[in-house]
Amino acid sequence: MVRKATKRALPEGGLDAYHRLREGITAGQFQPNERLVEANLTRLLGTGRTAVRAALVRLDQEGLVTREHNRGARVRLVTDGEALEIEEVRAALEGLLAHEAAEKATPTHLRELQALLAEMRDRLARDDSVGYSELNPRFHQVIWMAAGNRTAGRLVAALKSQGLRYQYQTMLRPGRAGRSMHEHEMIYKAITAHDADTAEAAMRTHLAEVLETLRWAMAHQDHGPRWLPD
Amino acid sequence: MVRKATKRALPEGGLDAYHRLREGITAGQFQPNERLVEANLTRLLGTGRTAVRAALVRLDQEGLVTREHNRGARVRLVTDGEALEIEEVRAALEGLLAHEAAEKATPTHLRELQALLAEMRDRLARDDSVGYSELNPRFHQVIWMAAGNRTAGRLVAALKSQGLRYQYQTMLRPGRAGRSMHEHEMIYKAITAHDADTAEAAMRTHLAEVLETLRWAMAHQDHGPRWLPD
DNA sequence: ACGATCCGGATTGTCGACATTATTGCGGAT
DNA sequence: ATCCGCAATAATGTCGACAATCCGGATCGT
Repeated sequence: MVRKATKRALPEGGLDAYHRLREGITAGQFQPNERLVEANLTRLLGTGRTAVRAALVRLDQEGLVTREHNRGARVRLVTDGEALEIEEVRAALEGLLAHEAAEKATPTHLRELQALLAEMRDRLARDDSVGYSELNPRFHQVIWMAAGNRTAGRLVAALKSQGLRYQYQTMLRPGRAGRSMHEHEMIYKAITAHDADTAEAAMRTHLAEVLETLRWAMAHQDHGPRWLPD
Repeated sequence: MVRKATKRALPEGGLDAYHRLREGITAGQFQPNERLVEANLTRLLGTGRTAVRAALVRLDQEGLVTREHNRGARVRLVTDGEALEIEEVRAALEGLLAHEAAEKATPTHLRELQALLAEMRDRLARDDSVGYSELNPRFHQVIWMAAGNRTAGRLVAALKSQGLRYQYQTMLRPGRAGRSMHEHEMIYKAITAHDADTAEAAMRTHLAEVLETLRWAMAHQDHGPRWLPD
């Protein structure tokens, strides 16, 4: 049977309710702390309430949504402090991944990294900072692949989607992009040389820089009244 | 309405289906790869199928069970390789936690750690290795509390429950318990001195030792035909 | 004897209906 | 004017029934 067409725009392609809703949240189509009413999602996603329910349970376990008994689900609001926590954990995990990537990277992976770096350099030269920001996660993702540690990869992916709301800010700091570029090149260099310890250290300093930038961004951002949208 | 009494033993106290089933799995009441038939669990847990379903979804997301479409859920079997992966990730995270614990530990936390260490030393002196093994996770847990990083704590807890099946073996290695005791004391010492880097290093070497012991246990264990229980 | 096909039981996935619980708005008493 | 109780509403939690699917063994034809 053909499902009723969705009325609003949420990713439609063969995916199930969980993935579509997840996309919608990480893409920022819902405000933090916004109520996720099952009936509305049913209409939005064009699927039954059962699927919506299952999706909410998964997203809750994943940390993207909070659910209170008899009070429904909301988009989880990650506080500033929590975002820092997340970034610290990410640093530890990505350090491990860089270490293992340096040990196990295949020539194919190295070529991919090199290609990405070249493109990043290109976009940086054109002052295309949003283009640069889009390439950034792909660079890291190739490292996860090269490390071949699915456990760590899953966790990092989950963390990244949680802290996503904060990450777009980090490139706005003057001069940050250039230093970020250099840090990525150091990481690449160590991985190519199969120097695991150096790679881990480079990744850690890179993410320590990101963390520092995050702190800066938080200090400089609008701390006006965070009303709680309904 | 009074629920039908459970026929078998699964933890009953005020907890919901999810926690009870989780306990049952981590306690080893189900074989790895054993099928988890919803109807059976309904009887076992004395709750409706809806709750069982939600519990399975959560446990799937958590990595304790796997679900295949139209084929139900099974207790997830973690392979040897995966167990090593898990342990590596745990080492990275617990290293971070030890670091932060050294920075933020309150006198109360330090007293708790000291008390636990004393008890561990005691049980070790009586060759009570199972008693020692029970105290071990509590020591680590206090460190998580002291670190105050809920994100990392959650992840480590999830990982621990996944790799649980392998951990009981690690104390069987001759002389392992004694060295483990010493490593714990080094960790405690660094945390008490609020020396974050040393604490992290001590925790890492501790878990590297555990990892090595795990490899040893895997090499020496029965590698007979792992039939797949139904 | 052997392979493909076809049921039948068992199990999961989905839907709709109903009970339960929070929340909101209103009215009246102080 | 403010506060309390109370009903109306909206949303969630739960259950039972039915449809869809998978797996096993039996059946049929060659």
